[in-house]
Amino acid sequence: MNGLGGRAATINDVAVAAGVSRAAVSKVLRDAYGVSDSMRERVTAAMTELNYRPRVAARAMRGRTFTFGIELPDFSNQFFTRMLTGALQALEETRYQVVIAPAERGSRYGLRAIEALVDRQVDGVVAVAPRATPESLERIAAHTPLVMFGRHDTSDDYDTVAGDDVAGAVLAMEHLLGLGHTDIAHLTLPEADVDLSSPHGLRRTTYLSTMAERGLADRAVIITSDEGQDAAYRATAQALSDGLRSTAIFAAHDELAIGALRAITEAGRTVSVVGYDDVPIASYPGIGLTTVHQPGVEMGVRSIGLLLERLDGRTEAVHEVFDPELIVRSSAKAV
Amino acid sequence: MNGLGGRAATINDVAVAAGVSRAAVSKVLRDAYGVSDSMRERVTAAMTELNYRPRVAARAMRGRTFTFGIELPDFSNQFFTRMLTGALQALEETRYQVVIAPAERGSRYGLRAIEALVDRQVDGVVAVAPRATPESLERIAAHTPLVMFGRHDTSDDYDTVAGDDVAGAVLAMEHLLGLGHTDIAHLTLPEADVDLSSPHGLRRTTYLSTMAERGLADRAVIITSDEGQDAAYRATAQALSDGLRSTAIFAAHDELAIGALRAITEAGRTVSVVGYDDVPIASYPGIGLTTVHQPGVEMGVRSIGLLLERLDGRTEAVHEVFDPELIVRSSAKAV
DNA sequence: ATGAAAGCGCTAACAG
DNA sequence: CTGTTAGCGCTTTCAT
Repeated sequence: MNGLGGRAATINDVAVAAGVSRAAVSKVLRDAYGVSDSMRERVTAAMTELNYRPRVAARAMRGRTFTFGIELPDFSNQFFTRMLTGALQALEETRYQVVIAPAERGSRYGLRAIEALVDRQVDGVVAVAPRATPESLERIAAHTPLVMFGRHDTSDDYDTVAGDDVAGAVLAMEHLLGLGHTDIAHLTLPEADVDLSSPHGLRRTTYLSTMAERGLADRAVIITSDEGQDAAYRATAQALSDGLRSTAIFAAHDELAIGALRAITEAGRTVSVVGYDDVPIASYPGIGLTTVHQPGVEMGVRSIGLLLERLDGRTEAVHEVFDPELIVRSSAKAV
Repeated sequence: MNGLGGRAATINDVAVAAGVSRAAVSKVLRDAYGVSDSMRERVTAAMTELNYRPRVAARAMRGRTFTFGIELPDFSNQFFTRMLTGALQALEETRYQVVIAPAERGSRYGLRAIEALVDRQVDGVVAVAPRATPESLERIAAHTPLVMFGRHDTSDDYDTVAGDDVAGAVLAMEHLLGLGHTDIAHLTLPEADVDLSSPHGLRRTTYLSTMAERGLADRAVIITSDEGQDAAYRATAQALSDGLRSTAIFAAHDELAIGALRAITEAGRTVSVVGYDDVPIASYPGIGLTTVHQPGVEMGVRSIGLLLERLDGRTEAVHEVFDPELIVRSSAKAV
């Protein structure tokens, strides 16, 4: 195949084939200063000939890997997919590549996956891990630039990119209140009342305070569901059959909202629903979910931007907040 | 922090702190044969103390990285997400970790992303790349175990996991024919008539041959759409306004089917639709998509199984085919 | 402009 | 049971 006995070519093989030193090959590789055209030519030819590919691991031992890591908790949530689209887009013209690590479910809230990335010497990490402790994240940020997506804490060591969840929750609630609803329930995840500063925590708190402000505190009801459309369906169906009297539900995100809509439809009830995120399917006519849009793509672009700035020498932490926007569709109607 | 001047601890630091040799630490790390309890204890203590984490890159230079790579072309297609779920599940009890590489759009059909994974010394790769050439894949499989997901070629060098696309397309077509439809269109991607042995190619060919068998060859019409729900919506809306007379559409996958349904609804037409994959949203009542189910999770589990077998010494290629199943919902009705 | 050589952090014989 | 040592493939001074 290449006269190397089936083993992949190394920089040394290229050097020998081109009749130059390893250092010369390395320079061509990184197109560093000080290589003549003739040398570059011979080396490039040898590389093609031997089908040479530099090993990132070997390179990693000396310096940059030109790889960013992105940790994600949930691929079925299309909001994260949008963020990913933005991140990839921002990297298109750079020499950086991306690897994604999925958070193991039930593990320490994505921390293991972030560490897996760091162990692989990525040059920076964008992570979604609302439940990780600031300490554990700061330990990581001490060695590797870290952008936390969807966190509202303001560490000195890592940057954050988040939506304004208080403003978003207010948009959702005002819309329902404006429609005349007074019995509004909130459908959210179990973690929402543990991590008060997580997106879901803030949405929940804002829901409660808005209800209280309007003197509706005693009509507030929180429905708790596990992650996923199916779980939300079951939780809502259960609440409905348990005699839920709310005429509207503010769901903590669209997946949950869609599960709720399904339960409501099947129960033959009329309950207005507002979601959060504006995932693609929300606009489907058969669903028509009124929801709070978050600029996921832009947020992904900015996350990578923050990483690149860090690599460029910035040392002060930056905490970026993006504005949400209410998208009115058919799933929320006047009482 | 750890007395190392902010730099991360290495195996040497641990050795010094524990008063033993690097080799000893390495043995504890891999829990290899021949370490006394007292030594293990001291070393473990030093590791915790220094917050030591082995560098995968350094380890990669000698042997395994205990990392599998998964290359995916499209995160908005929930079928791939299901495959991913299966793959992660299969790895749960092993010491392997996973990194995912997204195919750059427009690039050489995912090949770049596969190579990025190989450059990072993963121990095996599962990839979705219907358009990559067998030669390019065999070049990779020569050095790294490779499982191609959704390919129907039978290379000697790489394994494959695929659904039986011919059987699936027959299921879809028989269903529509059984409902009395004779004017059936096929909505597919541009690549379907280039890569005849890709899933979409086979579905297309089977569509055409089934129409021909029934003497309906002159009623066959192929609607071409780019990837994604929106593109399918536009393509279908266009076809409809151009006077499409089909009473049914067999869509090459669910995303396309959902886009088509939307166009049909908005045009106020009655056209039956059958999709392919059975993504989660297909079962939503407002959509109720009749579709061909593929066992994505099991296929993901099997993909990883094949990789593990290879690492275990298997040298013969295996080509696994999974049976599809028709799921009848409301989107396809009798004429 | 080019090359020699040291070393990144780890593993795996091999000796003791 | 424990330590010494020789690399793995690459980058990076530092000479020439």
